[in-house]
Amino acid sequence: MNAKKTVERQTGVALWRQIADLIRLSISNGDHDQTGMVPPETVLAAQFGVNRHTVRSALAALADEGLVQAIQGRGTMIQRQERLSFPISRRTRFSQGLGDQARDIEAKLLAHETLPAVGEIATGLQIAPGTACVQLDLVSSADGRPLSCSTSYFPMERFGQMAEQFERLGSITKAFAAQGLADYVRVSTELVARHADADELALLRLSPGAIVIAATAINADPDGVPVQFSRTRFAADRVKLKLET
Amino acid sequence: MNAKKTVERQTGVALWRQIADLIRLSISNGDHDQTGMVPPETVLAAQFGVNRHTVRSALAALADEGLVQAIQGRGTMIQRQERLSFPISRRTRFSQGLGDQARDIEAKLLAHETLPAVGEIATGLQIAPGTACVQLDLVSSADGRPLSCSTSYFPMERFGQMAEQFERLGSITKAFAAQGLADYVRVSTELVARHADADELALLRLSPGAIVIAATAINADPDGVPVQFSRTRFAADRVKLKLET
DNA sequence: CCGAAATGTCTATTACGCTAGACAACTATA
DNA sequence: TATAGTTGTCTAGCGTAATAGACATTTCGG
Repeated sequence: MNAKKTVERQTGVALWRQIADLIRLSISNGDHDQTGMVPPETVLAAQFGVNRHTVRSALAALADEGLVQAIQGRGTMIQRQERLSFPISRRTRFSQGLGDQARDIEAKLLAHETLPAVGEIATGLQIAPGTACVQLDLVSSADGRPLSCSTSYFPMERFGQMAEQFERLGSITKAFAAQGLADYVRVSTELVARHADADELALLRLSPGAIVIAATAINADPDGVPVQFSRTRFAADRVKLKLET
Repeated sequence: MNAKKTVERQTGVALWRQIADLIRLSISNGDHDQTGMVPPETVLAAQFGVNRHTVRSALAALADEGLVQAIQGRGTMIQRQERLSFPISRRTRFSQGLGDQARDIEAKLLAHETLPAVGEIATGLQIAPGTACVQLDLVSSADGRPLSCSTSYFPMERFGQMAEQFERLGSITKAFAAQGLADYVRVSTELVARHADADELALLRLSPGAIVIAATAINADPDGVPVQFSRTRFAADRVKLKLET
């Protein structure tokens, strides 16, 4: 928890953005929970060794995100502080895991399509390249804030109604059940962290330069036959992944 | 694999850095494996919708990292492409998991200290706050490239010789064994992705703006008694975490 | 009610990021 | 050997980031 507060110049990342990222981090670390306020601009400027105007740019960006609110004469108050804990285990299910951490959790279907499986997707689903599969693009939100976006592939033959059932039931688990699959397990998950691309910035409503955790996962039925290949991108500053063993 | 190649302006992140990040990503995705070369500067400039000079800045940064090398008249060659797969499971061990992915894997002891456990550390190790514990700071490298840095805490009473044994044996697992603990398991892991701080930039030899995956983990003996609380920060562009269930 | 402390706003200056265009130097191929 | 394709280098100009300083405005405590 002793993240050193230093910024570096001439790195292609503007000082105000580095500072905004550090302040966002310290807020989510709970460093200012006692006061509920960010330190004064002059103090921050001294801490980071920059001009007060530069700190103001950083705070303006955070205010733009709705994370803080400045009040003249008083200071800069913290508006919101959250990082949902998202469990990943052999029995990972999206909505269930988040449980009571948020009041309103929803998954929205953005698009769906039928297409031939190629490359990694065919390999992951253990089907011949060219076999038809259904692609679903989803965005998941908690209390109105986007948490993750995902692209999933299902074998067409078994789960041709995936899009329709999801639209009707609002959950992958339920859509599987409606098509005769009562249970499934996570067999593989790979995680990579990187900067969000333009698509993800828009879908997850992130500020540019933000980080996503990309999870490539395979789910299989109880017999071990793959039923779903998915790539999920989490907004890194909104989630904490909890691995269960 | 269809990461859209678009960059955004006025975000506090210079275009050349955004482009460098995207090119680094496409290299690690294996997009240029056929040719072993990055597309020509003029092509990249057109793709990203920027001036050729801006692309040159991005390539210069990647050349600085040793990732690519430009040769006048020929093009820009890819020098190195790696993202080690690091398995995380109930039986996670550092050196073992990486196996034959790299020739030379080493963990170096930076510092050690005895101090009273507080807060999260005491909770994680299930010991009374104030109880003495040993802190070890390590950096792990594969083939000379830093992969991760970590800070671990061990209960002083059982593992007072941790630093000495690690120094002698070069491995946590062996140091445990030397102190009478033949086996241990991972009981909890939490992952968070964020920008690297100044310390991490230096230790992992990252370029500013780089991403780290921070893993907070607890290992326990076969009876379930916690033996190690650790925070490991991985250089995000050098590893892929593979969760085993 | 005054003054300290905090944010808000303005001007001016310097450094860097980005664009634009032109041409040199080098490599590979026909 | 000529030529197309690629990287290397230079100049010029413009907009933004960052610095510096001054002062206005608001809040809160003594």
